Amino acid sequence: MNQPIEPGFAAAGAAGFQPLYREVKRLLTQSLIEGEWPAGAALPSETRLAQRYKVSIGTLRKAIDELVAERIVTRHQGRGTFVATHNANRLMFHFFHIVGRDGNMEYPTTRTLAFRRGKAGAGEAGRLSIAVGEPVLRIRNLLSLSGRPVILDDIVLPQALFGDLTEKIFTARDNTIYHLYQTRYGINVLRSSERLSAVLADADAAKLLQVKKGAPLLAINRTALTYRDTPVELRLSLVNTAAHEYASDLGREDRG
Amino acid sequence: MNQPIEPGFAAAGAAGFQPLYREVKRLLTQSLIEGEWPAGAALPSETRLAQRYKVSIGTLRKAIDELVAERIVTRHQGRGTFVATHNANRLMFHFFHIVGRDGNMEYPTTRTLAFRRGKAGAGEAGRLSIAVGEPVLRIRNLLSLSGRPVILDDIVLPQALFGDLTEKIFTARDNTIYHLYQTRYGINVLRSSERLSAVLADADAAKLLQVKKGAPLLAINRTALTYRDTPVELRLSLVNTAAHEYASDLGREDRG
DNA sequence: AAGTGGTCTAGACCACCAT
DNA sequence: TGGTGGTCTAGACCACTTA
Repeated sequence: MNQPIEPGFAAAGAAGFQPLYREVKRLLTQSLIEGEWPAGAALPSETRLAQRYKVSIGTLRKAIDELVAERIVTRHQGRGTFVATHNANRLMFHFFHIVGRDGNMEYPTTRTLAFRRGKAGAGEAGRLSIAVGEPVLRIRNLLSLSGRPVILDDIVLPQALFGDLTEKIFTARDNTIYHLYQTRYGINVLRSSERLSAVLADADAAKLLQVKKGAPLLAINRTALTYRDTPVELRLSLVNTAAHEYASDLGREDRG
Repeated sequence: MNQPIEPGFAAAGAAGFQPLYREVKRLLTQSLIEGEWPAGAALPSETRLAQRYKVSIGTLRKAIDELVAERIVTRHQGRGTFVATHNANRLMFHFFHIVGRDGNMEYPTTRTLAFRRGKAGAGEAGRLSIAVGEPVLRIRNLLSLSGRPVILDDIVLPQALFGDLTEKIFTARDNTIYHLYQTRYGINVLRSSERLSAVLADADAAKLLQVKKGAPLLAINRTALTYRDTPVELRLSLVNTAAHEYASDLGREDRG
């Protein structure tokens, strides 16, 4: 765990030259994956981490700078560096992209309509990097804003990653879905890749979203990813954009 | 131009504490706005810039780090630091978000259908930060992929920023639209803010995009921004997503 | 008061590029 | 060969938090 690192050629190989701070970042990421510091926990101080990896403070900080940029950890001056936790704020700024046409942001209420077990189809298996036919969980949620249904979510989870997850556990959560993944299953969703298109409401979606059949809906195809871009969740969202829109740049960090 | 800077309190004021590298970044941005280094030009070396602003190399580099992150300048080891230019690559990775459903990326061909002068409506004026009734240019483009029309763009430009722009100049460009803005009018589009929704094709759009009236289309409402988030262009894109999708994360920078 | 992260400095050495 | 950006170091000082 305290193996010395040499600058420059330390991680050289098939991947080519890697600067020392990247190697330090890799080791930090490895410890995060292994759960050495669970969600919300403080990392050792920068001084101690620099000693542990036998690098200077500046190099250690450059490694953490990148983890901060990827929102994997957060720094608090005077307090320390912490493993970022999933909560309502992180959801609203980095994963929930629906805003009112007036610009207002609102936290959605969720109702679970279905919770079923099934097997991965070809497309799902490919996107989840699992084998066709592997067991999956299928969850359907209806999300409301200001009391009105706006989004119909169909979630697909690889059963293998969510050992004991039941409908009861899922609906009994008192925080975001990603917070449940993080705290109960040690699965830390770090970012998502989304593909958007326009579709017409079928009878099913129309009824649930209270629109006419054939009404235009925004379809958001999301793959949620954890460390090293490993996929952990698929989600198809159908959004009634009559009074809401998808915002592409909510999580943008402001710089001077 | 070579005024000395004091650390810490240098830029303190209503905006509160500003670190020295932010003040240096502000001065660099000011020089970029004033055209001291035009598009594609090399900035002075880091050593010289550090002398000019009377800061250490490390502080100067931290300022440039942020400009690089915002894609305002690009660094090339051994060559220097350059003002980022608009070209096909930058368009494809940071502004054109439409990809094939098979994942393929393709550079679109553009046909200009209309080029008219008009006055800003209330909504446009607000989004462009100009007065209602101010003169604007309205440009309609049809974009094709693999020879088939896929996107209908309606662009609104504040006339004041694009002095001599005519349809002839616009259509005679041999590069991207943003490259034309940058090189001919000194307007450097740095990022865009987008709001997406689903709509039904009206007769007009249906004919141009070769879909049935009432077909679902993805509507992308974009505001293009330059330095200090000043709006310089509005663009409404109607996209036929039958064979294409909007990708939310094309320009993502990969980190180790 | 002690410990944390944030800023700033000065300098060394390296890889890369143009000539 | 000389100049450029990229990395790494060592240390000082500051602001902030907690106790």
